[in-house]
Amino acid sequence: MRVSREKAAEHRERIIEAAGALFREKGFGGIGVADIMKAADLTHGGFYGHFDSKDDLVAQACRQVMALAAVNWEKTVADDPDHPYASLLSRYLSPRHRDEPGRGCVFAALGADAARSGPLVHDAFAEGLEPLIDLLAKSAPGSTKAVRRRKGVAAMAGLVGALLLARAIGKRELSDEILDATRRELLDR
Amino acid sequence: MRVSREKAAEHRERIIEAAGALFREKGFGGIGVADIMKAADLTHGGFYGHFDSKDDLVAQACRQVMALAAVNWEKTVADDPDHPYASLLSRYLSPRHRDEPGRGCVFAALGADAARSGPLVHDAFAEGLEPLIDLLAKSAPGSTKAVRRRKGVAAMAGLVGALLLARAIGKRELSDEILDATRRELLDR
DNA sequence: ATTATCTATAGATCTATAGATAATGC
DNA sequence: ATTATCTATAGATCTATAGATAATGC
Repeated sequence: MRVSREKAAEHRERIIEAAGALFREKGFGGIGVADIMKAADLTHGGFYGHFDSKDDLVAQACRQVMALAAVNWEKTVADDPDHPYASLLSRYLSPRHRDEPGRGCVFAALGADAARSGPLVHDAFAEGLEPLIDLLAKSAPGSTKAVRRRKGVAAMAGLVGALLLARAIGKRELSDEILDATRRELLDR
Repeated sequence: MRVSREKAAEHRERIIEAAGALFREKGFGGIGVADIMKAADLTHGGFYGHFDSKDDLVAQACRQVMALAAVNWEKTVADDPDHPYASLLSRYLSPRHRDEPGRGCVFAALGADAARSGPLVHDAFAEGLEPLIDLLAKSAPGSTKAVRRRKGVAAMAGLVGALLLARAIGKRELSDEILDATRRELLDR
């Protein structure tokens, strides 16, 4: 039953990967350790060889998802050097992003769960948020750095709020309107 | 042990009241029926005489909280007829609102939980969201109705996202900055 | 010999229900 | 007689651990 150290490390990654998606889909409390392990093709009991507790996994899975988000946002900026801000907004506020929470923004999916968590998760979210705001601020229009910073922070809030609301009300006309109106308002500034 | 019909109706209100606060503080799954009943000074078993299920209470408690929110927003507008938009933004984006989720906006506190719920909750959230957007749209600056509508929708997203992020990262400088930057950006448009 | 994983389970908690109790309201 | 509430509990689920198993790595 024992596997090599290399395989064990790979298993650990698989657990974090599965947790990253399942937490975003169902919330921290909406999915159990047993189901996460099943999604990673392992048995329940093996979990505690990899992590101290479920909370330990929560923090690590969130950190991993946020690090990947920063890389993807940077790619989006690099792929469209003439309109990086518009690209970031359009990508984030797409119906596809709304409809795939398990692969999407961790702040919209788990921000409220994080608010109810301890300082370990607060720290992870704060450290994961900064680079995204920085990228928005760098690509936002504005004459001074302070103005761009303010626009970047407010844009991040607008993005997360629009996605959250669009998801909370289910599939209906207003959901698309929220995405479109927010994108246009953030661009038109 | 039995009480009058009047008292029973009052008990029902007390349950909804307690649930409205506890759900916002701890999430739909973070608080149990027994604890809600204890907060309402009743015993666990009596719950199912008042509600079909926990989900039934979830939908009803959210509807009640949202109806009260619409009334409060209207009061805010009526209390400051010269700057209703600024008043709505300042009130929502205050540190006090951030620090009291159990008495605050249900969309920021439970939007993600709602997204993971069924159509009953989706409908409640959609119906509760419309009047708030309408109030923002009515008080937002803008030359045409369509522009004000767009501003109202985007402002709602900005408000909810800012509060969510400010809470998710815990007490730190960035939390206040998110509230301030979002307020200033929404006003300066 | 060490250790990654598995099986099995303890202990806590949660929703929902069954049956008893006692005050209301016809 | 009806019914709002209470006590008690069934049945499911969840986190975490104990002990067994078997392959790795010294």
